[in-house]
Amino acid sequence: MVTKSTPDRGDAFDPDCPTRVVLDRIGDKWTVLVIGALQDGPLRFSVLRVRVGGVAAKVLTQTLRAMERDGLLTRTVHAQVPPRVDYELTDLGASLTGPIQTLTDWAETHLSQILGARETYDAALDPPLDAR
Amino acid sequence: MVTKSTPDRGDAFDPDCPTRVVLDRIGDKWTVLVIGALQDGPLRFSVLRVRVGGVAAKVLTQTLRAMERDGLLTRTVHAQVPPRVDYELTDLGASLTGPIQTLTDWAETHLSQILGARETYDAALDPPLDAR
DNA sequence: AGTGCTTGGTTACCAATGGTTACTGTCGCG
DNA sequence: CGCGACAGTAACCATTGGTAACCAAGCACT
Repeated sequence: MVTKSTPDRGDAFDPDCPTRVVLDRIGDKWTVLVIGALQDGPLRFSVLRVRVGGVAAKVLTQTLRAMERDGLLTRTVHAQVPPRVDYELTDLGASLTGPIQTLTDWAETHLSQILGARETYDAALDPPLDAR
Repeated sequence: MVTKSTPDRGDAFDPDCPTRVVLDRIGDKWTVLVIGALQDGPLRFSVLRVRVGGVAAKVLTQTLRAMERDGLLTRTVHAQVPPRVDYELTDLGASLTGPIQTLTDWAETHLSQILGARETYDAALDPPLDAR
């Protein structure tokens, strides 16, 4: 018997735990960036694309749809001649900006340590042999 | 002149900003789970694999190597007969547990909202047509 | 009137990544 | 002598991320 042992705590290690669902979404690079981009107010698709930088339209669309599905943002289509679609964070989406900010703060603080560790690690490999 | 405008703030939206490097690592689903698994102390490879749940050995290896490179954990090989490798968080890695905990807390708190939104969204589509 | 531009996509298509399965090497044990 | 444990690695697929081309609607311009 495997006795799946209901994951009471946020045992995200169990693939069956729904917390994992959320982590999968957060774990998406673009989702995090989109939330960051939208935290100052709604943006339209094309602006968002530039703002996030380096995201392909297709992937941005996918990301936005997934986020809309999860209730993180709303998608408003204006029936205009050049189509205009606004994306805006919902309260739920906005509530994520805090945790994400914590993360980016950490990133900024420890960036140099990481880059340093990376250099050390790479230097420890046989330099002639192109590591990677 | 493009004048890349030095990303002074942690403008992770600029792909050139090194903060993005860190976000890419955090954005890795397995990295987050590994840190969670290791926060109570060092674990050996096989235990880690079970603990994380659903990770393939190859991917776990990749993840651990990348984390080692970034100075998030140490890899200790014991020259024993059945090989034994222990992975332990460094101080740097341990300092990430806080931000990550923030995230998982959010996940637990808002999980029901997300699942609810998801149901609503799915129900809005033509039920006969199997969306997705 | 016709052409082209803008916006927000979608549809191939291709490369990279994630994931699964099988296999290796060493050494003690039965 | 062969089996099993451990920590991977190799080879091989599947899924996904990313690119480039195209579409539809309507207006401005020629």
